[in-house]
Amino acid sequence: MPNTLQDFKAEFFKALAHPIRIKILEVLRESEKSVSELQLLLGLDQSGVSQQLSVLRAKNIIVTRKNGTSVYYSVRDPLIFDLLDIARAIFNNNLIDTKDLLQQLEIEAEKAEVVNVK
Amino acid sequence: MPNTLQDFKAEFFKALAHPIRIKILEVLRESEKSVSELQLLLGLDQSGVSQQLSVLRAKNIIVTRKNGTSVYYSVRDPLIFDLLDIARAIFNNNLIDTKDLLQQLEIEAEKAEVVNVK
DNA sequence: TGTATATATTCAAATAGTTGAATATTATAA
DNA sequence: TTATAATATTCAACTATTTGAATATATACA
Repeated sequence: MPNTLQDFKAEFFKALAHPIRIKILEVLRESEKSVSELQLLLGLDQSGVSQQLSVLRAKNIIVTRKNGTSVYYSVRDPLIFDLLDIARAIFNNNLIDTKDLLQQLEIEAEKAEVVNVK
Repeated sequence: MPNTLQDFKAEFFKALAHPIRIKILEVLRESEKSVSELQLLLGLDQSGVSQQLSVLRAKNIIVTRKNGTSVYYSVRDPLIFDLLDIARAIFNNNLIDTKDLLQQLEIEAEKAEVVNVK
């Protein structure tokens, strides 16, 4: 008795549940990007970028356009950006748990220190 | 050099990336529910429901209210429902990949057959 | 206090996702 | 046709998540 529709929704969120993939979507918000552009922007190796792209592609979240040997990626449905915006809003409304939040604040504090010392 | 903010966002989507947890959120949309009510509505055992609730709770997606020995759960931020709505809209716009879509249609067709035979 | 009810946690086995390295494919240009 | 550049796929080791079963905790009530 599989709840097929919920399964699909879960698959969709799974595709978003990875920091690199989120970063890719954020970068694609501005405009389409080739794999090598993404490599540069994300500071990752070719294989890593391609692998993450293939996850997003498998869920039809991104689409491709070929030009010569380059492949340009873009987000298929702009509603994805609305989704990310709402996620950010929820996030700002203190979604994360206290433990994580404290950790995060420590990290930010350290960064600030480093900057100030310089 | 951890992309901390993206990590947190990924954690958030991970919390949603499970069919039972999505179902729980959909059920909680109507009103708060106790664990045993959720058990009934989802047709799962107590332990399974509690475990999934603990995942959602760990990310501050749901909150609790105690009354006697019962614990009532509700969604902390109604924006979660907006998020689910947008996810559904993206989904309807043919998010799923063709292979999955075909499978899904087969399943629906089988269901329809069974109903018709009766 | 003891017992029943409701919920939470723990644990180990199974499954799934991630990562880096290596290799394969595809298109273009020489 | 061979070489090169760009991208994709595969594989194995590692890490994380899921699942079911067992056990623990907490509240109420007799």
